[in-house]
Amino acid sequence: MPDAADLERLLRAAGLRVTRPRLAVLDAVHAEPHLDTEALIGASRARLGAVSHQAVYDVLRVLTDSGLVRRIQPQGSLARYEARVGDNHHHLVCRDCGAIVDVDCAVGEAPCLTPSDDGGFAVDEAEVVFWGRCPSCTAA
Amino acid sequence: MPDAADLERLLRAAGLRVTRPRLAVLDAVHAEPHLDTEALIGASRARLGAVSHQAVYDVLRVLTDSGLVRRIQPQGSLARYEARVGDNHHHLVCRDCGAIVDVDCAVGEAPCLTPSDDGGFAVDEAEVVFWGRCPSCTAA
DNA sequence: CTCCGTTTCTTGACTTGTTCAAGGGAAGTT
DNA sequence: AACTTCCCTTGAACAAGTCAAGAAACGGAG
Repeated sequence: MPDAADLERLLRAAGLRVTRPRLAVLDAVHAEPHLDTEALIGASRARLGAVSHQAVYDVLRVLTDSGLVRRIQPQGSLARYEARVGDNHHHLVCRDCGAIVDVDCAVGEAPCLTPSDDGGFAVDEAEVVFWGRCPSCTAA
Repeated sequence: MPDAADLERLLRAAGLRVTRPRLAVLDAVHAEPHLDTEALIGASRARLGAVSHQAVYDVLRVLTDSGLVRRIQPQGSLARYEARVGDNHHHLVCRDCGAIVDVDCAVGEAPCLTPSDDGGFAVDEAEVVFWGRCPSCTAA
């Protein structure tokens, strides 16, 4: 769990200005992965007192573009964000409750998998989503 | 390429009523894979003369639920539909132009891949999206 | 073949997540 | 400390998809 100084360093290293909304959003994404935008707006407000939703949207875009956070969006789910970035891990998604859990990639580096026939594409990433039912939904 | 009678058979086999909108949408999905909803509305109207967008949305939901078509939705793309179903193939997606191409699954049956640690999930499918650049975007 | 009940389609309004735009305010540079 | 640039606020707009009520069509029964 990085502290405020770490987060500030991350932003500067990415060539971004350090602002309170950016620190708050980045902190929230580190604190709890796989939150959707609305939850992140809430989490940012808990940290700052007030932020516009537009600011959070802007910050998330900037952070995503500069590679500080990763956006994921399984089918049927809203956009979600996580701070684990650059390790090409994958996700388990529950068909019932939508819960998302990280899975380490067996290989580690992207693309961890190569298509049987790449159709001439220059492939740089293999995104894998494992669909199933989480333990508590299986029980119910 | 199935003809009208084949499509009708598919619908009946799935326990669905045979209606003109359903035949038109199903035909369009077979004719050209990976179309989005708006394109399918257009393709259906080309076949029927007139259909409401709502009817197409309803038909797509019913066809998807009954397994006659598969819905895919890579990040940054609208919902798209394809008739290749039940063979657990995967997709190549171009980061620039959004082109989608099928890739056969090396294994064939779902889930073709199993997570390193399933976290207690009952996994039934591994969805794989290969991201990269298509030949013409690579050239440009 | 016709009638009837149920499903499906039409019409039109609405929701939701996200984006656009204009102006005031803060970050960081000199 | 002043200035320039970028960021945040406010409020409106947008687009894909959904909801709801009534009309039409499917297909089973007589």
